[in-house]
Amino acid sequence: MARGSGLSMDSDPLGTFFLHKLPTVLNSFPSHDQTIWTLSPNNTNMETTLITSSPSRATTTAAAIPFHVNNHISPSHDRIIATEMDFFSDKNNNINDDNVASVPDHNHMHDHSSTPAMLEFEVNTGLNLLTTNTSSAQSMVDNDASPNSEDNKRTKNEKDVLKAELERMKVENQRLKQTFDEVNTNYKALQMHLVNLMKDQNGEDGGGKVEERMKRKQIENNEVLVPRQFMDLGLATNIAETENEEPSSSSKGKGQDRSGSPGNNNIEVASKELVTTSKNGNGSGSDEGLVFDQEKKDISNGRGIESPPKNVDQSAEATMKKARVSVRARSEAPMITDGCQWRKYGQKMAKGNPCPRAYYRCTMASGCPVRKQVQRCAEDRTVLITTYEGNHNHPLPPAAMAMAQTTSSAARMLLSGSMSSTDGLMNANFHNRTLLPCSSSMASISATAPFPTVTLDLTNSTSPLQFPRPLSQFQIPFPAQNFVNSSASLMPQILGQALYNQSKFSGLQMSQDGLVNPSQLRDHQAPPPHLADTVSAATAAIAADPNFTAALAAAITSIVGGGSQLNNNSTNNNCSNSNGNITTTNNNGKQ
DNA sequence: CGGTTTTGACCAGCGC
DNA sequence: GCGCTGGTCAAAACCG
Repeated sequence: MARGSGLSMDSDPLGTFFLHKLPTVLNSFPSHDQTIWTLSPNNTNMETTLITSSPSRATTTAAAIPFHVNNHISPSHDRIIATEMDFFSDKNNNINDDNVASVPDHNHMHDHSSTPAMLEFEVNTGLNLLTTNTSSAQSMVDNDASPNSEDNKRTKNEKDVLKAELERMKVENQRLKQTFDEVNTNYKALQMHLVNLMKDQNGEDGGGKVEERMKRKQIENNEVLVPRQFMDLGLATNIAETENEEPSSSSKGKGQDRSGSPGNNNIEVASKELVTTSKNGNGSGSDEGLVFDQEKKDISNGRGIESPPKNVDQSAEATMKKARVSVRARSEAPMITDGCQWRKYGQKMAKGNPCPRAYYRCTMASGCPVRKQVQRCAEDRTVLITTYEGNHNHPLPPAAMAMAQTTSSAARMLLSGSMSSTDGLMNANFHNRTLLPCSSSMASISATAPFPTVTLDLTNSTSPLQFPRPLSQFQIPFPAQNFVNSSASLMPQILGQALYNQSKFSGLQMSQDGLVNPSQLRDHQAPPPHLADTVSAATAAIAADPNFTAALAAAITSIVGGGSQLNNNSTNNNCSNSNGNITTTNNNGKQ
């Protein structure tokens, strides 16, 4: 990927990052072999200074980019997709001083400025670059221009040159974007191929797995062009909608919503796991037509609209599990702030834990099925374990969106693992705890009965002990330490993305019979092959360092989304749009 | 006064 | 069938 982009990135032991723009991309500056952008800390404003320099021109400039990079990137990440980002525009902005004036081939550059209508100086870099030097240079130009018309003319020429350059960079951007798309598609295909190979290797031919084959075929036909994780980012709710539109939903649909809210799709619905094979049919014996557990209760309590009786086929679904997403975070507060409003409806002493477990229900909308349990960890009371269940059936504020996306992504990850096991089943014997690659300490799948659960462990994955860095600089508050703050919203965002990316690998871990091959488990403790050279490298970085995540995610999405919106002035905590863009803020604040 | 929390009671699932 | 446990209900208490 980096090779294709013409850019690479590495760092020195001091933590300074170098973005190398390779000569292939530099054809617009034939006289320059290589331009190096140096990212170095700027102590004053918690931002990173971007300095461009090239051997043959003395141009250096600074741009404030919220781009934290530390020097603890693993060796496999030393060449990262340093996307075209918007350094080009920055570079353009910085072609000033005396350099441009000394560029001899003005006329040559002029040729490319023949389409002024297409040229715009106001390029949304998305990086909010501070072109301080530019402005100062501009003032210099202004000063010089007044007395001397020749200078004025030269300035105009410079402008033209810059315009031409900018246009060229745009084209280059497009090309890189295309390259990225291609690589991404190939990556997906390869990944799917790997999955299939491993399945075959395990003797799980699964002749009847039409869905799997169709997926495979889709990939082979390049029908899956858009990375799913990017598509998913816009979804805060309704996991079931896309993944588990069950054919029988129509029969159930009339009473689809016991709470009376349309469009209510719950994770538990999405994640239903049949256990009829282990139980040999509906042990609960209900030809009478079964309803979900919750529905039973609700109906019996007169809280809901009674569902029509389920048919016999659905009786097989009588016993099911609910997907849950558990978040472990250090917090002194009794509850993490996730942007939602909750009402406590119960408290219990749970076995094996001296700390009581509290039960909360979402009250942002009447009938919202989302519930959560909050309990302190018995071993470490500073760790707060929050377990989410269900999916919101109402609009969410941005802060809540972040967590919702996290849980959705995590649940989806879980489901993607269980998807392939809908016939073989991830049955009740599935007691394996599956560690995800790239973030072995961050997320795990635990499908112990009765509920399959994804656990996001924020307590140590990015511990400063693991990733020591100068604390004085660029520290985006990290929820593992400050989860009670609104800044915690950053992490769900990232987790959601990272987790979903990882879900591809979780598919490997859950074989179609629902059992985990120990060798697979072993294998997945280590990064998968080719990881460093693919988009997964970015994923790994995402999982490894949230600060770097913000910048890198912006870089990636600047390609995919066609223009990142990384905006360090934004007051929103973190939102991702449907393009998968991640906006980050220098969260100081509250919500 | 309306919304939230507390807390004892109730219910269902599960293992023995 | 019984006991254990997790999850929920709902009346009372509390709070702003």
